[in-house]
Amino acid sequence: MRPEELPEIRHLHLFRDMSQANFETLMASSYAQNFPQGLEMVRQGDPADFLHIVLEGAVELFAQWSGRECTMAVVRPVSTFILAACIRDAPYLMSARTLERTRIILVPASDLRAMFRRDSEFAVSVINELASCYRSVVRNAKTLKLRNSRERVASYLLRQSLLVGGAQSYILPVEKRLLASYLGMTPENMSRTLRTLEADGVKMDGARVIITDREKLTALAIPDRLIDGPDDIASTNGSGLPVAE
Amino acid sequence: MRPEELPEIRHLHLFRDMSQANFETLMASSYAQNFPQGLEMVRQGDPADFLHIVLEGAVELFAQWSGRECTMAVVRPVSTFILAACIRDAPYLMSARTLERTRIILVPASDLRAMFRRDSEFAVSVINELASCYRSVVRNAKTLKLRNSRERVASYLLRQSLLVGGAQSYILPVEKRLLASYLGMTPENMSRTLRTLEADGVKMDGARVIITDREKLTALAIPDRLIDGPDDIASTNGSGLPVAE
DNA sequence: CCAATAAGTTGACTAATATCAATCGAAACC
DNA sequence: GGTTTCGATTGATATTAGTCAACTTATTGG
Repeated sequence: MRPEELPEIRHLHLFRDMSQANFETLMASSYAQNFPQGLEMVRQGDPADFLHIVLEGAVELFAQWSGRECTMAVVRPVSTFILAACIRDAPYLMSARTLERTRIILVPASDLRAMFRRDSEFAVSVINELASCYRSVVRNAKTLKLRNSRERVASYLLRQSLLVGGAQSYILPVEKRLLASYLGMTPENMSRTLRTLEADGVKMDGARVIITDREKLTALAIPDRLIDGPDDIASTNGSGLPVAE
Repeated sequence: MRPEELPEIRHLHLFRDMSQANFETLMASSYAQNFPQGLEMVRQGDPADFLHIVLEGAVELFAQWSGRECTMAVVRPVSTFILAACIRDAPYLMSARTLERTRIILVPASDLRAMFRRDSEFAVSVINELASCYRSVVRNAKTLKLRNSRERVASYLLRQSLLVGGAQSYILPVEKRLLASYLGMTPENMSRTLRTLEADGVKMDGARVIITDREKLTALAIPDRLIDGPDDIASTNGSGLPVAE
């Protein structure tokens, strides 16, 4: 692991509040690994041996069943994933593959578990992280059950615009096929939906989103802070897509 | 609070491992409340002031958006709900209403937060509880995105049978309309689906489920331990329905 | 630079699911 | 005990979303 990377990790909410000594201990037993694009680095069902920290690149978390698969999240630097499985010492519920060349820090799950028993500041951080992740997935489930695909797309596009500071135009942070899968629809349906949304205040130009009538879009999306945030904490680990720009 | 109720609460994973003194402190600041049937005791968006513990009765957790609503979980004794909101000191993401006359213990969220900072055993319990809840919702999201409604019903019915010890027949633990909403479908669709499932190994007789051909049903449901469990821990708080019987 | 590959789009069609309305039946309440 | 209420069911229909296939447009890699 490169020395200049440690501060970046230390900066994460999860590691921010623990003692420096304990942080160093944890990092000492961790190691970095570089993966090429398109590599399935975690397979669902495998024992959760490592907490993963993405330093560079991008990772797709996805789930599979009976030959089908769906995107659950896309993780970009600097953030962690599959914390809960590590803590429960249980099999991963999701698979992970790199979307680009990606650099990962692997923190042994056993050291992690030992650490929050020793360092109560760290324990509090883990609690906060898990509670945030939990709420994040609940928001997700709410969107899936309460909104139809058209509304999900509309609210996603609107929310992104707000996350980028209310920009009138921005670039999608992920490929449309991933966005479609994340929102629980087929690429074809997504494509058609985007076309029909032109009548409701958003227009696409390739991967660029252009909000042409924010009021109209808002009327359709009906943003709700209990679904779309703003979330408590920056961490939306485990159930979101990265922010645009 | 009745003295005979304390052991029941103490028995929960969340409170099992903390010191007796700390447990008593926490309970001393808590109080019991009885609610009639059909009362909305928690409204989504309200500040999370109390961890709720169900001692008797049944509580539906549901979410609302734009005039629609859906069931997120049904909580039966003895278990807790809305832990994550209390920890984050954030607004509830779900509403709660009683399905029957219900007795609840209210634990002040601030005391809870203070306690896991003081009692590191309790902190570890909270970590485990949250990690379990998180995984539970992830399983839920997977089912919603990977299975169609027919498959969701089939796997639900099969899983229940296993939870009741592989029984060939059992009574649904919740009303069909709640089950439908929990599984993300309309009551009408559920009703029709149940009828067509007669060709696939399950038959209904009112609220009674009769498995007529387990193999056939299994072939349709394709149970998967990474979706249907068995879960790590008994606790499926925050994202499940109660077990039959 | 051009082929090869993959993403995105479009059309035609099918399947799944929701909606609306009517009815049935069982449980709850005078 | 009868009435009222609410859940469950059924039919008819509308809407939504998925599938398959063809094609276009980007991207990637020699």
